[in-house]
Amino acid sequence: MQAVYTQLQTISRRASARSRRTAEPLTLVQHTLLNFIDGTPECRAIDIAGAMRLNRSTVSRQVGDLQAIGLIEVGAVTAEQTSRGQLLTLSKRGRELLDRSIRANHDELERRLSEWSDDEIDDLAAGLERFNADEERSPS
Amino acid sequence: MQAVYTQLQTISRRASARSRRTAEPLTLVQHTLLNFIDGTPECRAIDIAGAMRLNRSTVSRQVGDLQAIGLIEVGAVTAEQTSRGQLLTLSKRGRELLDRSIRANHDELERRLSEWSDDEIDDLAAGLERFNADEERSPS
DNA sequence: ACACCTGTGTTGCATTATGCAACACTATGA
DNA sequence: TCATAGTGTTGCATAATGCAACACAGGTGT
Repeated sequence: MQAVYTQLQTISRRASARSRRTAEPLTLVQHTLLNFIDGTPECRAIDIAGAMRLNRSTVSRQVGDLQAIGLIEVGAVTAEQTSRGQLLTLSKRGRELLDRSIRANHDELERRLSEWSDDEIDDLAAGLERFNADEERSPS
Repeated sequence: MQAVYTQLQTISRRASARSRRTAEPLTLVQHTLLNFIDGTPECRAIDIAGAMRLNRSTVSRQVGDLQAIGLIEVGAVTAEQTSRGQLLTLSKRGRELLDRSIRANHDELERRLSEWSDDEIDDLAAGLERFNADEERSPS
């Protein structure tokens, strides 16, 4: 059981080390944000903060940067219900870079998992999903 | 397969978020360092840097801090072959805190995995180990 | 013996991601 | 209309990190 902890720790450590050295097309943070915005309809900054357990201010700055380099649009959309907060959407360029970044990660993963069978991959994914779901129940 | 990536990303993100808010008995970084030193005979700073993919300077500072608060000893041991670098060892207090920290994580994990069978846990651990082992082959 | 190279650690400086607290703005409800 | 709650922004501080320059110790080659 301790093994689970150790291995996850190693994964996290290496992931951040890698993301520090390289910047694919996108920073890890940028990738994560764009991905979240893309997958969340009516996404506002505060939603990101909640989901990623970050401070509002942090998200505000990251979002500001993404907007500054033209990867997202703030307050765009039809915004029927302008109330409460500004809606975030990917710009064309944002989508483009996100896609490229996803593809890069995909390729990288594919190399790492090249010797795995589909079932083995599914099993790992299922285990990880369950692990994360468990956390959502107990706040930790 | 993309699921594996997403789930791992979530795990990493949450782990760092958690470690930011809490400081068990030890910081995540401190815990990781002490744990590595503990598990590595004749451990030198440069070994840590290599294993964790960190810069020498970063390790130097972290080690300096740990020494300053009395959790490790630098250059101690019998050091038959004093050459090349200073050997790091846990101090009594270091071991104590590391043990406590390990126990805290252990408890936390136990809560999260309380509904898992031993086999399921073993499977997950095995999958993660394999995943990490794969990375060691392809540098990434 | 002396000059030189290599491996290790340290330090100055910069950067990134982050949190907290104070503030600004905007609806919404009483 | 005014108070309140929800969002976002900004000033300030901190932790972890990298890079480059430097310091130092041990071997090597001549």
